[in-house]
Amino acid sequence: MVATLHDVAQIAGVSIKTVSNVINDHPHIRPATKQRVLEAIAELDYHPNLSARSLRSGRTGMIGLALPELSLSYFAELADAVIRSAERHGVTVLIEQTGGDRDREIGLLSSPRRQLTDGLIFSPLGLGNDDADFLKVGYPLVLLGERVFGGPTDHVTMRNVDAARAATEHLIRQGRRRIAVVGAHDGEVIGSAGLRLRGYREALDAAGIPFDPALLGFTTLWHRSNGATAMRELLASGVQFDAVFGLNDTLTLGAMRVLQEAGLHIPEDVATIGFDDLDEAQYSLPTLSTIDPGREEIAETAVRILLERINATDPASPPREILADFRVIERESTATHGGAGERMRASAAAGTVGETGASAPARAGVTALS
Amino acid sequence: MVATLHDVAQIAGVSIKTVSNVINDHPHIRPATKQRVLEAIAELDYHPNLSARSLRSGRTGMIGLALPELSLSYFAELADAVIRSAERHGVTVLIEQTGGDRDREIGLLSSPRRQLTDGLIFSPLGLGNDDADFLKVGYPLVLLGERVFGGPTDHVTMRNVDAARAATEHLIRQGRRRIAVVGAHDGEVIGSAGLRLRGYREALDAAGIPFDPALLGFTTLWHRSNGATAMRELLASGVQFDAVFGLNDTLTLGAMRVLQEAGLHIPEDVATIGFDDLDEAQYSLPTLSTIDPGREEIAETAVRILLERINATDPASPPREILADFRVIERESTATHGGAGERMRASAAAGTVGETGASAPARAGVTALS
DNA sequence: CTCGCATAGTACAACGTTGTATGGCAGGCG
DNA sequence: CGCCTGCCATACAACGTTGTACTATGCGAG
Repeated sequence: MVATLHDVAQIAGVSIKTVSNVINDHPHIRPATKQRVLEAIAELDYHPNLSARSLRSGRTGMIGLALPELSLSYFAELADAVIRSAERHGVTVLIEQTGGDRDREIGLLSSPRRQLTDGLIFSPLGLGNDDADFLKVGYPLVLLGERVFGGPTDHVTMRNVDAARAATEHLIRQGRRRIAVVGAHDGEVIGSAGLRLRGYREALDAAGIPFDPALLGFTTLWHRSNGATAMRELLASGVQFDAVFGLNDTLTLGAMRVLQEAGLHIPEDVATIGFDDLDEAQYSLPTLSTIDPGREEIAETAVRILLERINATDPASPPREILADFRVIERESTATHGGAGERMRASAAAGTVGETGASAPARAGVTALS
Repeated sequence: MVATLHDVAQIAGVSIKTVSNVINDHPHIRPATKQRVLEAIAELDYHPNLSARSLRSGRTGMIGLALPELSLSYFAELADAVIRSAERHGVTVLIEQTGGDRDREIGLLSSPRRQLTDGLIFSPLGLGNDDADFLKVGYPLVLLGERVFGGPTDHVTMRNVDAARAATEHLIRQGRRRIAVVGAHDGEVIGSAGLRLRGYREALDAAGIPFDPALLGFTTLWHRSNGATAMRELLASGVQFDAVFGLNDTLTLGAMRVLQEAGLHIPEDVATIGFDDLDEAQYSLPTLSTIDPGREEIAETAVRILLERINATDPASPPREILADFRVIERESTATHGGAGERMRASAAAGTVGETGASAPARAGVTALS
């Protein structure tokens, strides 16, 4: 049988409330008493009953993490980071998979399971900006991603426009002028695709390179296969290009296979850069240049401000919009000057991992916009 | 304010216990009473308080899933499957990451968090067969993986030996005689590497092919980079081979990059087959033949028998060892007769996914060994 | 000496639920 | 008519914890 406060109190010869006070570090406890209680706790290997505690206190010590699907690498790595960060803060994470389905996302916001968590970190995929009202919920909520802006909750996301511009500028600096895009969504203004495409266009404008719609490869989903398909269509269209900006790593890796299948060399014929800095991008052949969108930092920040909301005593302060820092990570797929092949082979032979070139300096730190 | 049984009882004009009885489908309730109660519940949008319920009942409705790391694709896909399966059974999954660290794995078995769950599905990586005693815990536990056999708990795993033999036989049927292995662990007897290597040797023996230790590529970790390194070493050693059996998909994909980098064609020069059937294996170039180890079935079975234990009224029945079904999935990386390239391109061009050839029939269904 | 105050500890109730025991009220049987 | 049985519903206690209110003691100041 597992020990309770009552058992501890009996052994220590005090009331159960005193034991509770010791556990919760209340003031006004004689050191000798405290000592006896702690010994009794150790003797019985007592651990507080979490159900009773949360019934009494209204707190569960868990936070929810709602995301589309763990089998998408980006979200698996995000979940990993959130769990580790939550652990550092002493809370537990309950993961919910939505499948990116709008109805499930909405349902989950008022699911009875919300009782099990003190707050929610929510990365929607099906929700749109018009659905912002659904986010008015009675518990702390931190939004991730690019589906909803200006909602009623704290929002942690990445500098999509700036980062995409930096990625494009990086290609331009390597002398590339005809930069194809893989993963565009037609007509989208917000959402990852819309924002990243905007950054791409800003970079072109700044460099005086005309925007050519023929260079856009469209695809709704962002799986590896979609990147491959979009690239095949680009190749079939006959449009000329010397670089590819894939709107995420998975797409880009799919596109790279098709390029290589077609006999093109990366980076000599076509340089490629992705977005997300998946673990996988360090191991592809060639290794993939990409944007580190600050996933670790997003996870850490989301957990931190969620816990701030949970622990806040004063009533609601206005929602915050927080943008993570990003970095351009230069690897073999955009290596510049001759010898790229050499370098590739050398680094590969050593079994090393990682960043061939220097990273561009970060463009901005974490900043609260409001 | 959120409604309680008390509020519902007041509106329906009954006692709170009657409301509780309605919710829990107790017998002996007049239809008219039930009707009134249900209406009151609907009116107040009442949901039972889960903390109170679990305090009272000792059940949480959650199960734990302990695994090394979500950012390893195999475990991300496993977690996905477990969560979906648990959902079908009406329970929630709490994921714990161990990092594959033995001490953390041991600690987790007696962590206070175990209170939050009614049982645990545990996939250890650091634990060894000598640690079986740690698995004697006071709650339902289902073990996954190949680290511990003959322990005191139910165990769900895959037919590593049979599946590895089938994979090797598949290569032999294609006329391959010099089959390299990537991912071997020196001297390991149990564990995924040890078992799969045994299957490999059984297949060789059965076909009368001598075992050549020079064909073994060793690597402790099973990341993509390790597969690449092991393959580089094999190539450097000058040993001749016409096929590669990678002990998991990630390793195999790493090895394939190195083969292609060396100018070898897959499957013409070297056929490759992996193990795990990761989503990624459907999208590689060429698509990767592999073993479907029955991950979905393992997840489903683990959840099911864990819930059986949780709901069991009778005292402990003896531990069960359950082996999932497997399938050989034949894709481009082991396509036989000329035209493989054609087929590859065709399937690729159509943007299709999946299994180029027919799957071998399953070797065995889910079976309880004891 | 009494008052006020800080310290140290306790008793009780409450969080919301469910198991157990119990109470009426029919109807059927001796 | 009294008793038992089955049906329906209720009251009460309990799960283990913590907040509130309270008592008791010691100590310095008025």
